[in-house]
Amino acid sequence: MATTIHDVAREAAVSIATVSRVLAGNYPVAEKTRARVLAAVEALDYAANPNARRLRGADAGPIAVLLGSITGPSFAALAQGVESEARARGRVCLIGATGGDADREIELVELMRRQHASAVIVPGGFWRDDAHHDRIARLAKLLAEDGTPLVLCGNRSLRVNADDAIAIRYENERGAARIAGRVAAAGHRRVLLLPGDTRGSTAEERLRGFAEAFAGVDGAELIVRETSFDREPARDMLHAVLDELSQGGRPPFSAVLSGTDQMASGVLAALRERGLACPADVSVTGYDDVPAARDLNPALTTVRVPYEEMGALAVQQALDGAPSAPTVLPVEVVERESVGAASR
Amino acid sequence: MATTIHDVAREAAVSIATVSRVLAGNYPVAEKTRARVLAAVEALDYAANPNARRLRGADAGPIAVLLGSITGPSFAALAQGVESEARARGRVCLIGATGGDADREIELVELMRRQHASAVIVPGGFWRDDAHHDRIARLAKLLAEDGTPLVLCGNRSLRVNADDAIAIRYENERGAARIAGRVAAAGHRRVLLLPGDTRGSTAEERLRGFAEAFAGVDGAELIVRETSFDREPARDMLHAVLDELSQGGRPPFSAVLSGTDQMASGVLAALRERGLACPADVSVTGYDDVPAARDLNPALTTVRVPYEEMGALAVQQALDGAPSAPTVLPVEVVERESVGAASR
DNA sequence: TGCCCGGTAGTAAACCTTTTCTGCGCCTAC
DNA sequence: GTAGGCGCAGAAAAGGTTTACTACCGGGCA
Repeated sequence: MATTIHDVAREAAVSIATVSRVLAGNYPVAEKTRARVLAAVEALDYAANPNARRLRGADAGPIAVLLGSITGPSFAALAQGVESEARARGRVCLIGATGGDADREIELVELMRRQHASAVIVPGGFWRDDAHHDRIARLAKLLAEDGTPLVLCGNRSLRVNADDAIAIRYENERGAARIAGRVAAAGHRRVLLLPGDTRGSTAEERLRGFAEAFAGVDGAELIVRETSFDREPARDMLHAVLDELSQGGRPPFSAVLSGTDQMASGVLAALRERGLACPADVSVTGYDDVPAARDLNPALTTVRVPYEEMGALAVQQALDGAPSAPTVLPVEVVERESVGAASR
Repeated sequence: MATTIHDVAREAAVSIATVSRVLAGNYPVAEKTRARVLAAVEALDYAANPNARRLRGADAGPIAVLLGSITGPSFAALAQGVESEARARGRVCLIGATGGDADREIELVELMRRQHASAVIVPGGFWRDDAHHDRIARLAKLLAEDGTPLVLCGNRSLRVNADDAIAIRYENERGAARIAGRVAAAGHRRVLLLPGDTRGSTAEERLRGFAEAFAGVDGAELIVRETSFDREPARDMLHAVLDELSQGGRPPFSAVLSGTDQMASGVLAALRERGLACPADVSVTGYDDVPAARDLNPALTTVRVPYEEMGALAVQQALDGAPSAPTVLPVEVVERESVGAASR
């Protein structure tokens, strides 16, 4: 059904080699012949079969990004960065979604390997699960053997052999420490820490950063609760903590530090549902600085992670080579309106 | 470098045909041989080259989605639907981003054609630009000739031959009319319409719906301004209208109907910057019901478009066949807090 | 006049699979 | 004892491209 190079060759009354050469433009072809071939291509709407082309080893494989979820705003930003950088280089970008499932992630890496991707980019922290980690490390090795760069964005790289993968990180713990520092400086002592899912390194490090900032402060009382990274679980957890620990109707904390902007929006929602004002009654912070953070009520104080830059950098390093020391991107707290002074 | 089926065959001391058959499992192979082959595959980490496989016509091409922008929350939801449905069917899903550029969109459809995608899904309205439309129609025909289903989500299908593409729509105009109707019912007469970019059918239809709802109401004064679909342009436009048309410091409208939730958040921001309260001073509506709409300040009254369902449906119809009449999905207004009664 | 060379075009191999067809050995049934 | 059948494995073709090699043609030069 599909027209092949043979059809074009017949139409133009030349050999298939000539057609290929006209299209590639890397070999002298007489002007008259070239014109004839081009006309035939046009007439037949010929498009070269990329499978055959790649089989022959001619052109480059796609750049793959593996996302937990397409709708997750932070990783979407990263994918955006990958996409635009890939496009700038004339490469195709393949996006796959794992649905947050570790096994599915492995499966997709396998798939990309089979697709002969010219780079595989996977964002996110690593999971504490050893079995999972071993498989990732093994896949990293396989990819390395195929000569396919694997770039790990986030902080999972810590446990993969440096020769097998390119690491790009951001100052995850430091960002957490910085924003927690602001909250401490605002006078807050009783604070609820909602780092997210600490089975993963992302939340674990953020928690560490939070705790670290409060380590030196007198009278700090930290409550730590674990949830997933999503809005609803955070909202539910806030209600639960309020139910459980409130004394005389007063919340047991004056600030809540969330591991994610989405969690923060859940926290804000719960606060509203309880009639608690932010930041007057309780201050709230997020992490990531997704676009929606700015429009929250009140506008969210959070830490900006340069996801899009990270994505672009990932493809640059994958294609052009990476420095021997892992790159670590700076992080920045953006102050908006959700943090106020602790009431006495 | 990469291991081929020949390597496995050698390792297992069988022919390549046998290896292929063991892997495919569609032909009797002696248990002993099978075990030997499997061991060899394991030992060599063999993964079949998908190009060679597809060249032979063996397995199915990816399902492609073309997005304006990965970070656009509504289309991301659609992509999510496509992805999960594709996954449920064991298919790979390819996501490409056009960056909103019409030419780039054409280019990507071409690319997908070359990739022998087993379906191409493109969301969004059509553009008034005839040249662009002609090319889309032509590509639809090409894809149809290749036997690749093209599914158009949104309302662009209106101008493409029904045999060449599958159309999935939603009640775009009706949703706009419904939400505008609520605003009218709340007593608003002087309203600002910000439909988005009306060079495209999406905004055009929404505008029509808005206008229609006010067609019968006495004393309606509609101001229509055109912007892109993004937050900032909407915010800027609101400031501009306020600057231009305010009388005695009072805004020239008591409600603004936006073509998009993102635009609505820009509107809300501008209102805040002007010290105007929503909904007390001016009511605001959005369109799409993206996840962030709920967390806006105030929570946004908007119309829910079933994007995710639409994505899933798109792959179902592409793969299983579509009904002769285009499917049109229902739309629903979700009332939250951004619409109040008009002040007298 | 004969040779060589530059400019083009064609031939065929190679890329890696899947699958059809062929073939081999052995068992069964007559 | 032999023919036919069955269970399994191998040989080879096909699929569409790119490219190294070969070949042809005409002109310039010896």
